[in-house]
Amino acid sequence: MRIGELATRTGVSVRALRYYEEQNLLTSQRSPSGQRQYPDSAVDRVQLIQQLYAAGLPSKSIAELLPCVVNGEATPELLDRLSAEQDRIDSRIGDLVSARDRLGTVIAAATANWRTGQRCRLQ
Amino acid sequence: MRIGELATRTGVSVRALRYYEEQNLLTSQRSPSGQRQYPDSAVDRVQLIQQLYAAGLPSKSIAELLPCVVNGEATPELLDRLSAEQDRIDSRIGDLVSARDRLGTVIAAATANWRTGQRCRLQ
DNA sequence: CTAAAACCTGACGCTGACGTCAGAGGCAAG
DNA sequence: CTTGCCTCTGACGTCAGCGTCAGGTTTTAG
Repeated sequence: MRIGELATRTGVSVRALRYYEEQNLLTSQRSPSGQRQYPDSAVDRVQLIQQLYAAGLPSKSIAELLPCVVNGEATPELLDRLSAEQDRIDSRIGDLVSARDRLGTVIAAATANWRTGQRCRLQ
Repeated sequence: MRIGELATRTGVSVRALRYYEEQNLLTSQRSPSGQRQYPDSAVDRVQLIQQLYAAGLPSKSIAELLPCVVNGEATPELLDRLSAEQDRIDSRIGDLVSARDRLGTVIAAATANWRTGQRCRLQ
């Protein structure tokens, strides 16, 4: 498929796809006239890239880890990188959970105040 | 206390503190000569700001929500904003969990391959 | 009293993941 | 053939959360 179709099928902009190629996250065959050609598997690949971006990895890290993730070409070094990233993600999750809980406390207190007193003061 | 002490006590740079004030996240009294003066409570305030940043909220949202979080001045509108942010955080957590699990799968498979075969191929 | 350290206000720089525009070529339909 | 959409390669714009430098005042230590 061409780049436009890949874009609509993944929900990612054409610009972003070209950017991924520039960052060596995604490769393409070229037609004689120079247009990019993608196999169907590119859809999954793009979604994987999106998932790793969503996990907070910068494109450089993704570029380093993708060969392992996609092809299973793992060296002990790459495995260390992978679990280091996993730890980073875990601690990010911890941050998010505590932030969400804090908001939860605030919401509960403010809602209670709202129902009882109209005028709100925490504590 | 002055801005340098607040910076060291919170682990946040002086520049960042001034930026927070610029974004209306943090206020200060000024000494006659114009230097910023903070009460002890500013330490907690800054840590709260950091926590909300870590949760992925942009400063504009933080500025809107802080009056509610700090003073409990909640309108139904603000309460809606708060739970909307909570939902956003929850879905971010979901993204992170699935990304971490994906890495976990990769690590397990690659490790197994590494131990059994030296040459790695997933699936 | 003086030198160093801390503080002030601009204001420009930086990074990442794209958006956007320009100018030009490619391709299926009528 | 030409109209209209898709694609191409630069290359500059954007935005947030600061870093950093300049040039000047204030506070503190000796």
